[in-house]
Amino acid sequence: MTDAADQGWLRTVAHEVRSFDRSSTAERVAELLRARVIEGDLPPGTRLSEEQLVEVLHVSRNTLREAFRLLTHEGLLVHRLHRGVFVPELDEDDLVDLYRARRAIECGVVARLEGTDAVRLRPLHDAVAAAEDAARRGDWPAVGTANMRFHLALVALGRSRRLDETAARLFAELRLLFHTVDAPRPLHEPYVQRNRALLDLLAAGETVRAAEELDAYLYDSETQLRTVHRDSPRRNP
Amino acid sequence: MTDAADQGWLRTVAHEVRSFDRSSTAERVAELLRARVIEGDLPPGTRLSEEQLVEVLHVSRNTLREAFRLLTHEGLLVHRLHRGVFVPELDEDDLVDLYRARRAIECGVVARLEGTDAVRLRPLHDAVAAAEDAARRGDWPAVGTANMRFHLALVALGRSRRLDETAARLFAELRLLFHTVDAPRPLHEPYVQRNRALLDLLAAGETVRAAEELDAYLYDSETQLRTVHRDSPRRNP
DNA sequence: CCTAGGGAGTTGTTCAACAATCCGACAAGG
DNA sequence: CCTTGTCGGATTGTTGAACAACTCCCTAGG
Repeated sequence: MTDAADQGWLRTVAHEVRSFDRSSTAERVAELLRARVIEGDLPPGTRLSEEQLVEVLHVSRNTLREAFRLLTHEGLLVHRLHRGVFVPELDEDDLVDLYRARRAIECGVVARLEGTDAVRLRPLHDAVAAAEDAARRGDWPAVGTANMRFHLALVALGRSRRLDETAARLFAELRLLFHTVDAPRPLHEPYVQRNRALLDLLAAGETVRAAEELDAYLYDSETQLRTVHRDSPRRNP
Repeated sequence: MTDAADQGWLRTVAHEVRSFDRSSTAERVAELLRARVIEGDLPPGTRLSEEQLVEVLHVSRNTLREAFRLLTHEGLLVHRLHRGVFVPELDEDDLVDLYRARRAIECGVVARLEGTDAVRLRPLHDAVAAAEDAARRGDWPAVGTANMRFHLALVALGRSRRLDETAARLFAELRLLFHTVDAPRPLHEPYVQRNRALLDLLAAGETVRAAEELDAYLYDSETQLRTVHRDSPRRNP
């Protein structure tokens, strides 16, 4: 039985190998740019010059454009014909659209959840703990990141890879909106407690009440973000 | 100078002809391939050779690859590094994944629906009517298409562009699964009535009951598809 | 002040060549 | 017979260059 001809083993290795070589140049460039956009280094409305980036990144124009396309499909860049690619400027309509989508998905997952054992709730627990820790340190951007991780973990309870990917895309876009406001604290602080409360409800198996609380949660969050975003001073007026 | 031996001339005309409609070349190529994949002309596992398609379609490799990328994003093709693009072969895990995703989204939308006026239900009505019509004609593939349109319209009630796109992608993948079975009738016929019933519930404003019915609906559909798919003879064993 | 047009600069598209990688075949060894 | 190693053909990944097409700004003329 030293012959390791078991079943699940190969699967794991195969997956590891596959994700290891998954690094075409275009994808690596895309990852670089994605981080810059998500971190907010590039303010919305910025044009990404092909010429400039080709010079800096040492890749060909075709490859760079391939990376652009990848990010465009993810909604992290917008493509305007003959004008180039830009960091999108999301408006209130986009905000509403995004919240409708996440409300349907998140509430949909939570509402018909069967079985909330401690193991599967573990990622949620970690995310809440990270948020609380960051809040104590006063690192509000980190709180925002941890809160997003919480909601990603929430969607992950639905155990669908495709749903996870969709949620990741939505949250990436949402992050663009967060960057347009100057004061991150009131945007993230109140939701740390609420995430904790949500987690407690789930741990108690009260999925219906959790879904209701989540619904109210998202409503409050959306409303707040709308007012803040409306009043926020545009960086490039 | 009447002798048109110039170079750029033909090029220009060709370009004009190609871009007569406002879509880019890549999008038109993508549409061509999409139809082939959706219609099931290309069985799962087929590799789409760049060389071959460049020859046939008279487009550059870059353009073709852009089309590939569009379809990959839609889930209609899979891209394997250094191996090319393939029509995906979905297995039972994918089926489960897809149904988990659509269950969360569709039920999520229906459950927290506010206001079901007749105008917004119109697309649902049309889809059901089309399905019933196709059923009368015995055109079962058309019934399947109409049923999908119904569910897309259902998601559209959530009034989120991003949610619509996600649903479209999921249903496109689902269609690939339908093609692996030989007898389309029992797969689509029972659901025409159930869609009608679902629509009636929505028209009556009974969103909660509609969500429950939809949940059961999807459970039955998934179960049936799983057994059928398990028993279906592989085309390329 | 307003409009037409011209030019500079940028993106859109294609092509050909080279590098990196995969696949099947075939041979050597247990 | 089965496994392992290696080779060569075929395919994809990436690059750089070339030219077409478009946008934007600036200027001349009204």
